Amino acid sequence: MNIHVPRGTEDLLPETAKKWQAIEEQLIHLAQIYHYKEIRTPMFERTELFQRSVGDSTDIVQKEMYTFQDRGGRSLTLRPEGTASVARAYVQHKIHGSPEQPTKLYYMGPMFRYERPQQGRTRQFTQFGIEAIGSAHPAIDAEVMAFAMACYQSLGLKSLKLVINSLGDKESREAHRNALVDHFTPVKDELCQDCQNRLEQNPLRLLDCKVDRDHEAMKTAPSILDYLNEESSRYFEHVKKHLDAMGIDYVVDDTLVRGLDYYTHTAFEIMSEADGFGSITTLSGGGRYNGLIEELGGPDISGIGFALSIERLIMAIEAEGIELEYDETVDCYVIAIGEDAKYTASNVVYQLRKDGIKTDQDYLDKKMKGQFKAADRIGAAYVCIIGEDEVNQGVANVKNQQSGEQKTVQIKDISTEIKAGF
RNA sequence: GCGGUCGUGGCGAAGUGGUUAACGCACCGGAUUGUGGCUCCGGCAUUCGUGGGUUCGAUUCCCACCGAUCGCCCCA
Repeated sequence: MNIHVPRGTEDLLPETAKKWQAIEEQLIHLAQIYHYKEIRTPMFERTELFQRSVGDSTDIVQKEMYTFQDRGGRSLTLRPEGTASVARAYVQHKIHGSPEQPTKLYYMGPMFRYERPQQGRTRQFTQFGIEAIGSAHPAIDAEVMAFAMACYQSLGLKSLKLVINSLGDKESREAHRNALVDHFTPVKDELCQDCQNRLEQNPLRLLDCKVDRDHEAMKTAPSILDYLNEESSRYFEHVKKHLDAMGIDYVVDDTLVRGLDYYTHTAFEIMSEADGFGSITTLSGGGRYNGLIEELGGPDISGIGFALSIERLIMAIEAEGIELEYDETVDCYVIAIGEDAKYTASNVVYQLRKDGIKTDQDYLDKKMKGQFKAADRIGAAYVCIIGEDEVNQGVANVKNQQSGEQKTVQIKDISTEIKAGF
């Protein structure tokens, strides 16, 4: 039996990979414009890193992690998300001591979650994200959201929705949590099993429930926004004012609850409103994590970040019918007729490439017609024909495929002629 | 983890309990001995996801497994 890719993973064949290249290039370019620098961390970490940062009660930790023991008996986990690793690296290398603050980082790479695959959800997926660590200024919250939106807009996407919420600080969250428990406990028996568990473990997640969304208690549930203390409330207001100042549209959704425990204050998601999406419309998400660095043994330093899925970004691009531009043309295809010419062709191909000209030739012993077809297929701008006569005279026929014009030139001059163009 | 649908050449897609599994695209060869894109002619699945069962006989019926896909859950 043939071996296939593992469930939930995929090969990116050249036709698809070129899209990725174009997108990656654009995202990195954007990161430079916003002045974020790249960080690369390992693809697996000590398991407790995720338990402590992402949170034990989350779905990710409870049922989605790729955890294994290495030969030394250590428990390791393929990273399910990027923030924990970046925060760990920040603490480990004491980056808070760097004079350049806040620390603005971006990363890109595969993440792993053991889930049932469906459209827009695979077990290995790719995130591009940024983290701004060391500032608790609302302007940087707005910057991160502006950046997130720019990732899509710069690629031409339009059907986007930025949804924001505030989860408040620890005190506000605690107050809201108590209010939720008080609110839902009287009707506990009417809720779905998941929600009954959530009431115990993480009442905030009740608001996310799709099953009980029509329940009366859900509609009258206390909003986090009513429980923000003065400082949290003011912070949220300032974040919104910065967004307004940049002219960025957003909607406040007080039921937006993110799936990771470390979020405080600002939380946001970007959704696609394009047709052609299934049940999954979330393109990216992020938020502030003011206790995370300290939780991982660092100083009390706050941070904010976001991550997008490149797979979903591509879905959105396709849903909106956007054509990306690629440069995959070949400048010259060298055609050789006869065995002697083949040697000359090898030499010519090698020289052209040395001169920076994108060049290829036939390796299937095709006849001339077949070689011309191959040149057409790859869209070669020029074709260089070498036969017995040319070999004897030290020349080659260079032909412009578009115009049909053809010149006989000295072999050493081929590069110059092609670069000059005719 | 649960439920629905699906699985035929490189791709798309017919089809049937029985000696040679349509067709289209792509590809290869020729017509056209050193100049392509058009046209015409020809070639191209010891085999119908994998394994097992029913049967004289299965790609077609049954079961299991694998995979895909959509939805639930949840998220990027």
